[in-house]
Amino acid sequence: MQQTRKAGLIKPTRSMLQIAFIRAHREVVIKGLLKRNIAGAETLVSKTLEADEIRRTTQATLDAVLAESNKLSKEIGLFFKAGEHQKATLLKQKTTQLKEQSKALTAQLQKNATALQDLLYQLPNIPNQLVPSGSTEEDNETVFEEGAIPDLFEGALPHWELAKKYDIIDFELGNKITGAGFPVYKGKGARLQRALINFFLDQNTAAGYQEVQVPHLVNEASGYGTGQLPDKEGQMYHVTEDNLDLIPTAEVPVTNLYRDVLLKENDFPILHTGYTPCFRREAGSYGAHVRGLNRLHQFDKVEIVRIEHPDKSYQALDLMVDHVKDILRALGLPYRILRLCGGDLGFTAALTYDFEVYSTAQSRWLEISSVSNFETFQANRLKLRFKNKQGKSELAHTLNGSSLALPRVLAGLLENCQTPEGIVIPEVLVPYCGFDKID
RNA sequence: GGAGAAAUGGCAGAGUGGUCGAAUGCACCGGUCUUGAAAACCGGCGAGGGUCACACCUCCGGGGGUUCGAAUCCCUCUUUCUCCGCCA
Repeated sequence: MQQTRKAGLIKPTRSMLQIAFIRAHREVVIKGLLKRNIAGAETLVSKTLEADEIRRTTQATLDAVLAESNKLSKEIGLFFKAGEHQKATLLKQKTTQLKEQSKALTAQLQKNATALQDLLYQLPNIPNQLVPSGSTEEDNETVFEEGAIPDLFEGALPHWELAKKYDIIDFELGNKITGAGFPVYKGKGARLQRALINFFLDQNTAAGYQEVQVPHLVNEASGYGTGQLPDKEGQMYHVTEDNLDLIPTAEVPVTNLYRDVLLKENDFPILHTGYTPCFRREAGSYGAHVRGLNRLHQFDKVEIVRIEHPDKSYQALDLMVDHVKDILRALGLPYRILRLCGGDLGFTAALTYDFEVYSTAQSRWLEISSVSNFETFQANRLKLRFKNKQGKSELAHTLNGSSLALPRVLAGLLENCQTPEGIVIPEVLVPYCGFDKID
């Protein structure tokens, strides 16, 4: 079995998916898109480069007109000062013409630039070389596995049955007040939920992540900054009255803290953790696998976010993976780590490790964390840069990971820790819960 | 929600129609001095596009307008502050 360590040795690609990068590395981009099984990758890149060419040509033409116009304006000023009004008036007529030209060109440039931007927004991140090729989750690579899968007693139940049996989660009540996918946690269920949030936050803080509390609604600029827009348009709950979206993950508000920011090199690394509820419409995903806590419209998650120097981002990714491992170890849950293949990799990520906990009663793996390096993909949209040693501004790297997503951890806990006498709370959580058993 | 004020480089803060992409201070980078550091002094230092490199173009909260010419005048939007109202 391969170790996840390997990522730290990878050389990151700089300036990913800025137009200049595509111009200089056309083939790399096409190859990357193909790894994601994107149909018509070559055409898409060609079209983008074409749009770029057109934009630059228009820009150059406009610049020349403006330069001429600026020159004349200066001369007019001088003539006026010298009292030579006739000469000035003569030149004025000339500038009128130029003005019309520049107006038309500006409009054209605007169109060209928008066309280019629309194309650029369609391009996902280029996968890191470690990303295995493949199209479905079957092709994900298992890189690590740890923890014994417990032998459950005869009559062990899936978590939704346990939730009912001990009256700790009420799905019907949630249906009544909101709808499917909005459970109500009760009694020890609510307390356990709160205990987990605090435990995760404490673990993250101890590892150096500064805690932040952020808004749960974000504006459009933030959605574009981290790449949820336009890619995940229909997946977020949209508040039309104020043109805001409910966050699908804390990644959005926390990373956007650094939108339009110019850092200094010694500001790195920046580490944040935050707890938020997450809202996802999950349009189109129904069926047997969404039962109970497996897939919800609202769920709680504690997130970790890092802003890193490009040279350090893959070491940072390793650190995040190790950190999540530690937490799962402390909880005593059996888990495995997958390296996502090209087809399963998110739009914005260059490399992603998914953590899955084994749900014994359901006999299946549940995704509970996703840790990714976005390299410069988000930074490019966020305009998150730093001044490098040469005094030039350069895009930073952003990373994030769940540490951890609550519902499936809870599902795993309930199922794996059940005994005929009740659910035994992992030792590390007892101080947070104030009880050691749910019965 | 009503009234008023404001928005300028990493930060602070000048600048009210032409030589302003923008004084000054701080921060930052380089140098002199010093055993080293601090202080002092000298020099450099906004961002983006474009170019082999220059040239050149754009940007003073966003958008639009007036003008030959706008950081500066007008309209509009957003945000912030102060006062009033409402309120967890």
